[in-house]
Amino acid sequence: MGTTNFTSPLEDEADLRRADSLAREIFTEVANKWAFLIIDLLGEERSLRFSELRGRIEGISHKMLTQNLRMLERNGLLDRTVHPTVPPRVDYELTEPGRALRQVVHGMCDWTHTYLEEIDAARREFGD
Amino acid sequence: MGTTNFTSPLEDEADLRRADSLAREIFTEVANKWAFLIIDLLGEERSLRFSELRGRIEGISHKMLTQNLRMLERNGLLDRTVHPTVPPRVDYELTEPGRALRQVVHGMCDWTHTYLEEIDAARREFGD
DNA sequence: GTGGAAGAACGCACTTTTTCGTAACCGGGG
DNA sequence: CCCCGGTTACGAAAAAGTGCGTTCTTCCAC
Repeated sequence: MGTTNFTSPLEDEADLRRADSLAREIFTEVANKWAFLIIDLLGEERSLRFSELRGRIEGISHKMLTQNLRMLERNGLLDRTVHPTVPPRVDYELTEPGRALRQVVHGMCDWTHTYLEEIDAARREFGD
Repeated sequence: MGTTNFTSPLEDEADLRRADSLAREIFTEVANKWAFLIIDLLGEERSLRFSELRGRIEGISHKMLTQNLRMLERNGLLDRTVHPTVPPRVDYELTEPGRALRQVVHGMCDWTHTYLEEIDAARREFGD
């Protein structure tokens, strides 16, 4: 218990358990359903345009999509390429960190499919 | 585009892209920061009690903690053991599906730490 | 003795904060 | 006026924080 905390400034920046750490902030921002779905989708192809993403992720609003794309771009997880044509065309593709995250996300997708039935069963059982 | 969808009822239940699929619902419910942090923490030890979790995840309110624990329990990702002592003591531990998810979550934690600096750099660069 | 506080893990009601959807607007060439 | 991607404003809905109540023993002061 009493282990005095003499963590270096750098280390505690990276501690997910500290509420105000950078790590927590990033983790929190990225661990969101839409971001995950976008990243998963972008991983499948080299790049996708806005409307393609919108079309493939059922239920996402225009606003949520832009908002999440911006967030992911800001964090350097994807690149946004604007083709100065008219009508405009914007392509999105994962960067290296984005592709690395995509591995994780993909793991989560697999997990979902693997345990889907088990979870569904657990849910039904839970309503005692 | 025109690929007619003749997916079997079982398969489309498992499609993350369908807004109303079971898979999407589970994915959405679980892909949340608190759930991830709880699962990560629970993976490190055999079991933890409510107050231990509360103490180790800085910034979580007792409400959020209960709420997420209940959700995870409902989905069969953790077991809740009430010791009928007084004062009450409740232990939480991961089930098999929970431990499997923990792998994924752990990947995400690693990812965060690995790309922390790169992301931080990208953020600063973004404010042009 | 005995009154009372404390302790763990909540549930609940109330309030504040955020999130999200809707809808309207913008750009410029066809 | 439409195409596409994007921004903004507004308001409804949902999420989350706060604080109080509960439960039942054990422990301590008096």
